Amino acid sequence: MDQRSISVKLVPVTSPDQRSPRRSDALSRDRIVEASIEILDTAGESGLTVRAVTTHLATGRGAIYHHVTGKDELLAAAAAGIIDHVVTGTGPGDEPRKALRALALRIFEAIDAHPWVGTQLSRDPFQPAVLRIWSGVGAHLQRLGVDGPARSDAGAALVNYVLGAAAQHAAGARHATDDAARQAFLDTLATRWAQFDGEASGSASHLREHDDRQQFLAGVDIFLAGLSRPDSDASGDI
Amino acid sequence: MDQRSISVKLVPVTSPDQRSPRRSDALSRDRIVEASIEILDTAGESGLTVRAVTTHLATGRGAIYHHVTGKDELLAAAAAGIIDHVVTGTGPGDEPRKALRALALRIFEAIDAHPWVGTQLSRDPFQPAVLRIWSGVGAHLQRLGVDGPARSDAGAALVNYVLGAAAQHAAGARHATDDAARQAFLDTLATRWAQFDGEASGSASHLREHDDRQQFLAGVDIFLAGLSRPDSDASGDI
DNA sequence: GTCACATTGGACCACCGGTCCAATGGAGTG
DNA sequence: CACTCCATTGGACCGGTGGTCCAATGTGAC
Repeated sequence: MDQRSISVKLVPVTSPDQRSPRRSDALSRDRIVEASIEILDTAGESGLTVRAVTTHLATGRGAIYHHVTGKDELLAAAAAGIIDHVVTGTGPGDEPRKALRALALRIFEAIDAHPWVGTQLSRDPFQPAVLRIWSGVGAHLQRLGVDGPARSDAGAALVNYVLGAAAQHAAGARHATDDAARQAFLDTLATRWAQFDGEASGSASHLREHDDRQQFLAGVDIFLAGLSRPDSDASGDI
Repeated sequence: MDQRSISVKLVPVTSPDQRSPRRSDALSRDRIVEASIEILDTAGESGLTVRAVTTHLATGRGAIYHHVTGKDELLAAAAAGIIDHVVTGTGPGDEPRKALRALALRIFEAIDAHPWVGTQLSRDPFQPAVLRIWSGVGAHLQRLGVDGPARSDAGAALVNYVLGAAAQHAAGARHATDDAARQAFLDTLATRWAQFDGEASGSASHLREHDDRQQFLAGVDIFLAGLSRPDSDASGDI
């Protein structure tokens, strides 16, 4: 509890002369977000620090906080930029189911290319990027003839599946360094699954040699199939 | 680049006498994880710091790191503890679809009670807690007669949906403080959805007054329905 | 020409996770 | 029973983080 060490500043805090010159090209929120995306794509999620942005733009930290409220806004804006680009790409031209499939796939591939987006989308459900996704899904569902509360439920199911799968995939790609853990995981899972049915464990090899992208699409198809079959045998109490 | 300020320590670093006594009750990994769960439940995800654990257990930081590799392990172990308790609760007694529904619901409710679990499960797909979920889902799917690659696909779809929905719900609950943003989100979404169909915007009121738990179950039902309808109209190229 | 004010740079603060090491005291040995 | 040894512990220390604050600045409006 007692004070054991004392630190002392010897030299006065600031020497007013010799200040670096003011920048000529103006700073703007867009430029800052753009720089953040570059940092995220090259250095990953943990690489995005306000200091890194500062360095990347050759400026000081006060300048950043003047244009942006904080790191959270940077992440949200960066994700919104990417998702925006993705969602606006799919017009309402195709058959609704195909359009939904295509939209889901584009989101998956965007997150595959920018894993940090997956993490960010899971962080806050009420951010612009997620709103864009909901809008897109809703539009296609409406063209599919799903209405009323059913549309809310179906939209929630699809959005949650897409975000969940993408987040898992992104996190998996991020941790890909230690595929010892990955192998151990898949092995024990294969063993347990095989132990349920009497077969030899070879039958669970699908677990080891699967393509995330294809498996993702298979999941979308399951949901689409479920949409056309409103009454499940299982619904009821509980 | 020039050195402007110099800090100096005045008092020698350690004064060897007067050390607090050694603790009598032994520290253990389990006790540390237990304390972490308590902190997470009371102070939230951001409240879990190694220093907080240190204070909570009235010890020093070296003692913690002697039993545990770091903060990541604390989070993973804490989540594993909770999920473990949840998954083992559902025995293979019931009809498979009901069992899957019940398992999903128990996971959802656990994450609802401990939002930090939702975030943690999305952080790393190859952690013990997630493995438990995969095992449980796989067992019920097998009893449902889903086999081979179809089981992998179905399992992945369900696990990803459950984790995605739970993570979104947990994040939403965490950000519940500023329901201004929440309201804005739901309002714009309702407007956009209503603008697709020509109706007045009142029809999208389901968005505003929905029950997350019920909507989650509706999603599970859509998935279960999709399982019994293997061939979707949409599958194919793309 | 001058001057107010939006913009900028960076020092500062409180805090974090992780490493390191000396002190400690109970378990094992003689 | 004395003694040693080492697993366990406490906390100082380090490099780094996000956010606040304010003096300096130069540019556009008058």
